Amino acid sequence: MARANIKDVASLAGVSPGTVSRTLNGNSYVSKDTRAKILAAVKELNYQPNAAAKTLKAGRSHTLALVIPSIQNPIFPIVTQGVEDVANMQGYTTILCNTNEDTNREKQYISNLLTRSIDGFIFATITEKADYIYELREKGVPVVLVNRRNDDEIDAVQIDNFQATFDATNYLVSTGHKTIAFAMGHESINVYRDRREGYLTALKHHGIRFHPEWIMQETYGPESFYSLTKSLMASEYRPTAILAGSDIKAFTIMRSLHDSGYKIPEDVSVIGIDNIPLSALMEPPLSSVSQPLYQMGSLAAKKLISQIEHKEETGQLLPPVVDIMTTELIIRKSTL
Amino acid sequence: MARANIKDVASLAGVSPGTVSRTLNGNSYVSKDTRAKILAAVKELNYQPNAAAKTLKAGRSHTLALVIPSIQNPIFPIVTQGVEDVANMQGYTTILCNTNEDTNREKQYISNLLTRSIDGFIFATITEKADYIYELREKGVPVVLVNRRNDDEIDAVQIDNFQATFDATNYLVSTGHKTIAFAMGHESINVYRDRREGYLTALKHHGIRFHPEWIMQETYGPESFYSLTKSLMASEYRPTAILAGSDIKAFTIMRSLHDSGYKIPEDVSVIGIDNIPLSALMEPPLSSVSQPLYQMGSLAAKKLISQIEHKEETGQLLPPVVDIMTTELIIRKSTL
DNA sequence: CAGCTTTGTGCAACCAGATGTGCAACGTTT
DNA sequence: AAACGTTGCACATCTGGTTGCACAAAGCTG
Repeated sequence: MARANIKDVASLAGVSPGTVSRTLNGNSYVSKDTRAKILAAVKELNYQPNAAAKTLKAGRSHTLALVIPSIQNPIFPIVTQGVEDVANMQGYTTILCNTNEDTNREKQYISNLLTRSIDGFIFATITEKADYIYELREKGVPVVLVNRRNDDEIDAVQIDNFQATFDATNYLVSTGHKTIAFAMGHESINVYRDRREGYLTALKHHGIRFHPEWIMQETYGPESFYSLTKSLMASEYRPTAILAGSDIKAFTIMRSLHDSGYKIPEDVSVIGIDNIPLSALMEPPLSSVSQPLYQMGSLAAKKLISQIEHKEETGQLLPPVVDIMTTELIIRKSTL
Repeated sequence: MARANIKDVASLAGVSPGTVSRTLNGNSYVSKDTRAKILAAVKELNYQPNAAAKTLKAGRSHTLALVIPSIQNPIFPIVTQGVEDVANMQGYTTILCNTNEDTNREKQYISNLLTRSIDGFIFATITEKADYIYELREKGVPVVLVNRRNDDEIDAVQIDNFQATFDATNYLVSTGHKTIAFAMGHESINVYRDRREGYLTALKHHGIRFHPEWIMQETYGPESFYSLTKSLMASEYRPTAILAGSDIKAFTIMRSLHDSGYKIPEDVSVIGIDNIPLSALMEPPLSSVSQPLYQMGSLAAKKLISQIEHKEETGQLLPPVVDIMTTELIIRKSTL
């Protein structure tokens, strides 16, 4: 049995399709009797309006796109959950787009999704300089960024990455460390540049002379820190503490330290950023700067939906607002 | 500027909309000249056909649904990646649905997605007894299951869960263990029942007398193994090895053992199932039975798409096939 | 009770494509 | 040159729902 359509409902209720539509969407006068007949017919036929037809007519799909670099990086499932929970509650469906940090793939997704009358985008990707995202916003498409610099021209939710590493470095210095290394992600990603800046500024603030060798620069992926850590520890710049640009980097660094026979935290303290759930399960449990990932996702979704609905009513976007969430230093057992 | 539609292209090229459609879909005669003019107009207007209109007319959306219990369980992002990669390559978009193991939410998703003319479903969820999934298949909707028992009535991709724990238990016995505990997930999930069966059968096979106390039964979530492990280790049934029903459970168990002062593997060996990437980073690196999660996702997507396209051509589904993938015992340092 | 507003419903146009039908122009055969 | 088949395109219809307009019936006011 094929799905019932609005005409089936109309003829069963003995009215016209237009009246059925008005009844279900409730924006016009319908008598109590007719309404009851129609609702009965809807129930009997288990009628549910065809989304494609609605989308075609309305030019919007009640669908959001969440664009992330990789679902396999454990921070994104948490953000995703935050987005989805809010979206579902408000009657929106979320399409998840994995770009694998590939700009072309990101562009393809955008173009494909526009084709689907998508209502708005959340970009949690991190590549720099994306003119096409600004163009989207300028074309009037609702857009929210997560953890991505944007010069206040686009709605965004982010943490103060500078403050996060500034705090972590301060903590390490306050517990007596004077040689502190930093595990840096790709230079092209502003999140990591800000985090490096916080680290450098905190060192300077304490009058600690910085050695460029203290910065371990990721090359082909988080695994690159395995050998970077080995070399650094074997060099004359061997630090007593390592600040990792993310928890995942910290995990690899810890693995490397264990394999080289160093004790954490006795020989080296390690601290991460993100505070993903697994960090508490590591041996030793990882100290970390917590990011409210779920809240960032849910706030991003709320902001996006309010843009969408404001645009629906007025045809205009609201002026962009950047929200900065606070981080918190969580001290476990990987730091001394 | 609003998006160009087929009429804009047609009038720019000086032909009718029908001819534009035929040119782009290529199933009828179009002269070389007209074709060239149309393609030029398409390019100039950056025309891309409206997906909603296509879906409405065709009754299908080139969209797949991937239904999973939780995106925060690290095995699912890997499966998801496998599904997405194949889907994208074949021109399909994937909608990810998180049920949080809630049957009602699963039903809601299904009903909502049918409304969107979804082409097919992949269920990687684990709840037992879902009549509505069988009904879907019977209604002619393409469905593929991942890791879910189904009596061969529906296409499926799974591993031999019995064999996985049978092998792991055998390995533990072969290295001298005689008291082996098992960390069991929810009784309602057939995956875990099969895993328990493999464990029990291997014990029997080696003539080891089983004590029911050896089974740690998850209550409110993976964290429940923290105290379960503590109690078990303090009891008279203290095992020399623990087989965890999943890597995540193993992580919590290791955390608990460390906190109680036990050495892994000297005091207790621990082995997991799944072999997620993080297992290699644990201290000690976790031995585990590997599941080809990415391949399971990609195979599921391939199977689903071939069902979809076969149905498109013939109006019928192909008879269901259940594929069993092989597991592999990966020995690292958490076992002695 | 005439004239007005309020309420209630149907009709038809519209969203953006896909596709069957029909007709015209052309080339080929007899 | 008439008869015929092929090619190329326009027109109209269809997908399923929304919505402006017309119109009618009812309720209200003067």
